Amino acid sequence: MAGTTRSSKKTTSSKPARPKSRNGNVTIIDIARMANVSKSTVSLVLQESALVKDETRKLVLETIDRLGYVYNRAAAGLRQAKADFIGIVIGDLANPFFPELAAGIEDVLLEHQMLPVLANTSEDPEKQSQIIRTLREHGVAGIILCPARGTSAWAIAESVPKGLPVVVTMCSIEDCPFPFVGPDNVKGSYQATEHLLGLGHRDIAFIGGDSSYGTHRERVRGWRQAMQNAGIAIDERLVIDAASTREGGAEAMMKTMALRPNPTAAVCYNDVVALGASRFLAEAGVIVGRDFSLVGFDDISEASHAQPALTTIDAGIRQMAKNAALRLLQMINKQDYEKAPLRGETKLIVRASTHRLLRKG
Amino acid sequence: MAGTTRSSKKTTSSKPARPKSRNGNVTIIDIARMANVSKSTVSLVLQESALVKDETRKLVLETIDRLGYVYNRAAAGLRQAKADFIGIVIGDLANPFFPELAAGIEDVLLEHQMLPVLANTSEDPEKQSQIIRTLREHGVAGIILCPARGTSAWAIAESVPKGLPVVVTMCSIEDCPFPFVGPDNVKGSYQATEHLLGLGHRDIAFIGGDSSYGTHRERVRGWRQAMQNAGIAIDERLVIDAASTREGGAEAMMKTMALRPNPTAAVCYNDVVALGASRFLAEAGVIVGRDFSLVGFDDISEASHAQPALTTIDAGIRQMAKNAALRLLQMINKQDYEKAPLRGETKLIVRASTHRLLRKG
DNA sequence: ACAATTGATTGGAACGTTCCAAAAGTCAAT
DNA sequence: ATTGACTTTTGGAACGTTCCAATCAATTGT
Repeated sequence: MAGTTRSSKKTTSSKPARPKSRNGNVTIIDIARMANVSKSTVSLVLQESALVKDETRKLVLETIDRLGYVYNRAAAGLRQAKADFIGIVIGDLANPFFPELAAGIEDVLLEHQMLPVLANTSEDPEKQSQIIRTLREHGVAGIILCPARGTSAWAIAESVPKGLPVVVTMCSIEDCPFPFVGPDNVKGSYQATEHLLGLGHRDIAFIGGDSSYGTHRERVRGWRQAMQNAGIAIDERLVIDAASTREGGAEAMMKTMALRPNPTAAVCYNDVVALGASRFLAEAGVIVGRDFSLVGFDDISEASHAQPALTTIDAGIRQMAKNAALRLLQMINKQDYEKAPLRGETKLIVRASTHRLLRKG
Repeated sequence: MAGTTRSSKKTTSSKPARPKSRNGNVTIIDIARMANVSKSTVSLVLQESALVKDETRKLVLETIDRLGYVYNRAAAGLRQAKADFIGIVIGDLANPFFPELAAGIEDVLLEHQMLPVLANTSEDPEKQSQIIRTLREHGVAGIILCPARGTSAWAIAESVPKGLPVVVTMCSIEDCPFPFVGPDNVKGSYQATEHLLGLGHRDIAFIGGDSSYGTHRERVRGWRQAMQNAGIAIDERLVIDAASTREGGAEAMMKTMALRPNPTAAVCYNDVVALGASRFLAEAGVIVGRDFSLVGFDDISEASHAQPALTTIDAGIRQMAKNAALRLLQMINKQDYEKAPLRGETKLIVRASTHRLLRKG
């Protein structure tokens, strides 16, 4: 019964039931030996097959429990690769936007018995390739990717082997072979700018981020279009680059205030930048929402709690996250899916940080 | 040379160099065949062994590139398990504290060629076990765990197979076999309370969180000790439970204001709660930092940017993260390590949200 | 009594690597 | 030529699983 191995080295100790393999890990074979069944039976039990008799199943499960066996997915994957985890590759955890996005994705994936796993690129394309490669080496089922700044279609194609399902989100990449699900950055930014124009502002800056982010390029484009549509000649100095952090927002706002003619409002690259700018102004004694107007982008939860509450563009993070996850699942299950980019509706949320222009500068 | 397989089914097409295995994946053997070397040689190249001739190496690498081969870590791990990724299991990405912690851990791990991977339990112990199990099944090298609320030592031991290196952080668990690296919650909370007492406050509430979090229990204990040391009888109604979110903070503060005698200050479960409370007060017309004093906990980056800037306890997130990662690495490398809990120094950061008691309630 | 059917179980061959012992190949010295 | 000391290369045996075809046991139909 027990002892199917026919190794003949140095006659091993006569005890046939010896649960430890040299690696120290309990294996399916150890279980089989202890339970006096074949490894195939144990395997069937693990797969919850209906073929095994209840009695046997119980015995096997008990043994598994007793020996503290852990399933070795690597070995299983070798035969039949049905991966069960999905990589969410994001740029910067410090921006609350990403956690919110991740949470939305996780909800959907967990419902489908997939384990979402987050990895942080710190916006470094090189780290990004490394992460993607490692995920791939571990047999990831699919990837949801927020491309790090400066990522080209080429770079992605390079690190993603053919056949691996990938959904690009947040920021589209030109000539990218993967489906895109994300906000309509151009339109959102257009709406933000239009709102300020409607309030009488003419000198409107675009602050924060820089053009190495695809998202930034798109959002600047929206601002540009709105300004042009309003017949305003664009002063390139109004696009003020800075880190997309609170500190960056403050810094950008400082530069903005130094411009002549003095801008009276700003469209911000995102909410975090807007919050930084807002704080800078408050400290400088400028009352945001009266003396200066600010619009953010993303509608992170902090936006509504800020003082003053931030007018912003709701990019529909939650919905977007859901869509991205669903599309990825479709790809994984080889269902048909829309190849066209899926751009979520953006919506202007007016709060307290914008105000009709009082006196013309 | 090529064609070491001795399969004899249905005489396959006579072409010997056919790079595709039925699985669709390019393997080391396909590379070997195309490059006219043995699989062993390819393996050596992959391991950057000095044994192979430069010429051969070049040829192999070219072939690898040409066929788009991806290393199969599962297969490799089957022989020699040296895992390369580490799980960071956290409770709630929405609390900015966790991303900051994760970032600190990532820094250290990346330096040591380990890939950090984040997983989110949403503070659900069941999801937590599932995550740990899956990580384990994938051959994770080690885990840094912020236990979800309600996690018992038993539950952890249950889901963690013997021998897997685990460091528990943030919140210690009684009778837990794993090393703990985290803040000294009791002391920090004591310092916060002491600060308020020193400013003349007597009616000091503790708001936010609830006792299902170990962290909460510890922080309440600190508050309790400080109050008792100051000879103040403790009114249990002063401990006000609420979600540890901004909304929870607001809600808790609302309840706090309804208490008689009216508390004049509060120690908050964490910064997020404090910020929520602060906003609630501002909206109610109470000026924080004059009419009411608030102390937070964690010193998340937002704390210094808030309006008013938040007095809080610096838990040394960054240092803690570093220590946790280092300790885990020690465990993985089987080096000696301190088994004793490593509790970071907490430091009171006085900002604008606390003020000497003006008029005695 | 024997075949046919169904229900449980099983051995062996994959899967794609790494490691080991052994085999070639190269070169210089005897 | 033979030996020895290298440097390179190589088959084959693991590793822990799943799948397939085959076996064994019990039950049914004729």
